[in-house]
Amino acid sequence: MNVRQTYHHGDLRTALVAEGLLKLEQAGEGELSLRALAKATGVSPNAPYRHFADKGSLMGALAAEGFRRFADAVTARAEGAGSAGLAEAIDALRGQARAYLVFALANPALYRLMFSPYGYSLHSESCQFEAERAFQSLVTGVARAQANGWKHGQDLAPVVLFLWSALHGWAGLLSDNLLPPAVQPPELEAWLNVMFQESSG
Amino acid sequence: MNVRQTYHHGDLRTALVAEGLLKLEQAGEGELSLRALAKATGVSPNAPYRHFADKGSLMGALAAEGFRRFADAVTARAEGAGSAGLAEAIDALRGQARAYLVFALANPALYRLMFSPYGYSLHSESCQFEAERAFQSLVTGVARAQANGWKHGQDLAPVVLFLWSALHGWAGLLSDNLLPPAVQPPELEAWLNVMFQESSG
DNA sequence: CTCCTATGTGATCAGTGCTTACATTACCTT
DNA sequence: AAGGTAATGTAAGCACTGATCACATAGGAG
Repeated sequence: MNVRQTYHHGDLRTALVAEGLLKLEQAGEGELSLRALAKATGVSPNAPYRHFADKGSLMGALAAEGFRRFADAVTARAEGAGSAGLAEAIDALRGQARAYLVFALANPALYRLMFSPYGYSLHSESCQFEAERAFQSLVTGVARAQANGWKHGQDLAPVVLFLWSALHGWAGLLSDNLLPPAVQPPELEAWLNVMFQESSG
Repeated sequence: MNVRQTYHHGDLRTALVAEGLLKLEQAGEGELSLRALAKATGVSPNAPYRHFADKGSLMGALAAEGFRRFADAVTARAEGAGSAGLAEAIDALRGQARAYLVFALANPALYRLMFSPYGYSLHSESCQFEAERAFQSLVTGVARAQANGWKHGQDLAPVVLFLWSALHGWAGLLSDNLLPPAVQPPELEAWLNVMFQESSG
């Protein structure tokens, strides 16, 4: 919203992305408009078109930045783990799952943008790359846990995708406020227990 | 798109909902427009406003119909099951899960509409009622399985919500085409196995 | 038959993404 | 340093959207 003296902005592209990430989470939720974004960066309604082919392309850039942070968050948790044993492997995996959900719930609008027809599928191979990175991190985590006996005897792929489904679903249900009003959402750890705790307790 | 002779339509409200459900799945995906819907039912651009307060209200009606069918599908599977034993209880629950996913993948756009800020949270307590019905059906299914030893020793609520998360997440990942291109989605039954098959195989 | 009200129409508004034509200026070559 | 060119910004305007207003029609209660 800052007024600018020079005719040229200087670094409009980054300004748009920054402002976009900001506006995304605060306020609206209700669709981020290109014009509003332009006005917020103090520039004419269609200046953005000099830096992005269309709105989807801008959204793709936002999503790409989201995926970058997301992949960082999920991957960071996986680093430390050696291949010590079942408990350690599951702890590491559980840490990744926790990081996933914490990220999603801390940035609900961004997360929604990332996992929408925008961002991922269509535009920006940067999205694809970072998403792949996060995904592979999960794969390694699951593989290690499985090598230590967890969910033994099942194919790797279904287990990974099941875990991912659960995370993605829970993130969506919570951040989109989809639970029936009467239902009290369980604690994160209680929810994780269902995934990682062996059946009889 | 049928041309109408009479000034009054007759039953515009139902026609709009019917046409809406149709148009939702076919073609676009890209946001169903009120005006297009009006034109499709052969009526002036804002005739719909005589029957719905705003667009969200119409979407809410579509979602409500969706939830009705959805709840039917999920509930139907639960009926037959007596309280015979673990295997039967899990089979029944697994049937419900299967019905959930089959519905979601058969009506991706409708499912997306149902679980979006439209429909559920905001408008139409009919949505809430039907959603609650489906949810309760899951609760009973899980409770029965748990009474027979499945996921024994864990609180009911987290288990139900975990199951729901997994279903919701998988439905979303598949119907929104969110899997990395390289990843081959597993068969439905293989995916279900991760949820319902005890660990060592 | 008469009127009232439910329903449908037409005109218009503000807001959106996007395109085409034009203005300004940063920078690279000479 | 001068000049030309491409990058960047502006202005006007298109087609579309949801929404509101005043008005037209007609179906049914009295």
